[in-house]
Amino acid sequence: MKDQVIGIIEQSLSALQSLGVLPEGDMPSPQVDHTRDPNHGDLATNVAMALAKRAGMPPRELAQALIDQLPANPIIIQCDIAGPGFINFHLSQASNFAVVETILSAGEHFGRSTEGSGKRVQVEFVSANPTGPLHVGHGRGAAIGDTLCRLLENAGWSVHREFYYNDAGQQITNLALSVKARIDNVEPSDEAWPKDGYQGAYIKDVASAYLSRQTVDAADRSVTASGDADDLANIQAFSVAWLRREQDEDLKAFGVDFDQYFLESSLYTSKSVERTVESLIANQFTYEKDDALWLKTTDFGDDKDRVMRKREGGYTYFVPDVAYHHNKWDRGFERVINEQGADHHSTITRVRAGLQALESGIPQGWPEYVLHQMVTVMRDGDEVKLSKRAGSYVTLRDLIDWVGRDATRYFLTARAATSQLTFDIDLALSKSNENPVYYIQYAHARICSVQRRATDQFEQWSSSDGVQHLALLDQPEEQSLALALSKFPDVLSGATKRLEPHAVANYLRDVAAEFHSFYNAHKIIDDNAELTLARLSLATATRYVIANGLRILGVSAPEAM
RNA sequence: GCCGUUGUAGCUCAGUCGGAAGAGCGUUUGCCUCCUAAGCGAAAGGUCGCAGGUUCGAUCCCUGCCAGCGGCGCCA
Repeated sequence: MKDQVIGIIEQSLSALQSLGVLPEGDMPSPQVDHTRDPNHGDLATNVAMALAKRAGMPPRELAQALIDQLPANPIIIQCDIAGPGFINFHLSQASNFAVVETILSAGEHFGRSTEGSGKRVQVEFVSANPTGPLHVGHGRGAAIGDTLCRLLENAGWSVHREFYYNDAGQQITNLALSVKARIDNVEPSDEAWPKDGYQGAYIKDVASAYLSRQTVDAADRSVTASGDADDLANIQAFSVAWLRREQDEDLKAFGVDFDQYFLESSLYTSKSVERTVESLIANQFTYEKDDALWLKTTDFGDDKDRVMRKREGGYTYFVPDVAYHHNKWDRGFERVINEQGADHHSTITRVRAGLQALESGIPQGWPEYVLHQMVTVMRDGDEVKLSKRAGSYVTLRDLIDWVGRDATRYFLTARAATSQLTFDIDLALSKSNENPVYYIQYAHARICSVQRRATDQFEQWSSSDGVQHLALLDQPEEQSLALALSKFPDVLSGATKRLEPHAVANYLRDVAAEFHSFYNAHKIIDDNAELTLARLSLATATRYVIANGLRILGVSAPEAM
């Protein structure tokens, strides 16, 4: 509808050009917005103010000239000039409800686009090392990352979900040593407890599973424990598999699935790290200093150069990161997006610098990043900091156990990634309109309930039966709801374009509010059969929008509550 | 000190291309004989952190400052 109005305005603008009121040349596409205040009509444009200077006349005068040249059309029934020069459009009744028919014919496809046209995008997220259960920060990453993937899929992209982790290195050694300590009945308070050991309760579980020679099957590996308390290599391999499996179970419970698990160690066995370092040296972006090898990241905007190879010989962490991202580039993805905690912010400059220094034709701002801020968990007005299982942090599993998958996913997605998030357990558990998850799901369930009742009453009806009677809808609550529904495609494309999944969560709350207001003000099932069918069409269209939106958030749409 | 991010109603937070200040909760308060009250309505509540700049117009863009958070290692 907006596009049609834009087209009409453009016709008027070119008419003004031929009349010499406006100079010849390209005009910017007019900006048309939905109004917030119903007194301002349905749509409004600022075009008269924007072009006032070029026309050399006051905005309100230009607005009148523009209105005078509007071509005849069935959509706009009234135009007003308001304020400094806004033009407010009042649209015909029929145009407001045209969206209902569009939704009903598209059904669960309403909101989809082909923008991505099957191009491949790789999204890396979570990427937790297998040294403990996933914490709430990983949960936020999982919720945002997966919802981004669903948004991109919805927009026609072919999405590859990837999880990167390190199964070697110091952290993993510490993990193995911690498990071995538990195998040997050493306590964290003992002197023999490994320095930087992991103290969470889960380490004991790993140890006892190891001793009972279990086999663990994770998504990307399977390891059988020998039970040999002195076989540190086996302890390590088993521990990694055990924790990967636990993470898999948490992610599965969260509705998150990966196409690929990428091992940092594979970059060494494939010689990718070696080749990366050789290229950087060959391209003369490195130098030796203090017995270490440095990368001139300052050539690419970093505030100081970074060590690549340490004095004792090993590489610093960002070297395999650069190799990994070069590998992504080689795999030919159209886009690569990394979702990670903002505490890893400083790696962005380094990774991008390393990629530039490889001189492989990688664009400067590549890859894209979505960073999320920290999560604080509150319960009974106090911050929750500990969990029994992990010790020093609250786990994703804790949240799912406390408030369920739907609420966890919704709350972790509903805030802008750039904002710090307070996860209020009491709010997520409350079953009232202060809890947006229930509020939205309840709207969906209510519609389903009305549909069941309608079936009882009409025996046979189809949501499309009401389409021919949409003209009977003339109540403000009905218009307001239809307007909200019509925004869905724009909300999705905006959220996809800006990589901001929270927009979907907020939008659904608005739609649910519009529906509840409508529901409360008017009986859907009325004595008037035609009006009933029209309202059922509107309600069914609402159901599609809510269900399609919740699907993108990974939240269920219950038919009854 | 440097980098990033945040600062909007009492609280938690939206606010897209610069265009007419928003939601929920909380407070005061009205609505179930009626399709699910897990719901709806009304009232009150604002110096959009501060100061400049650009602009016809700034919560939005730019500069500086203040405050919170995160990062600043030859840890990952």
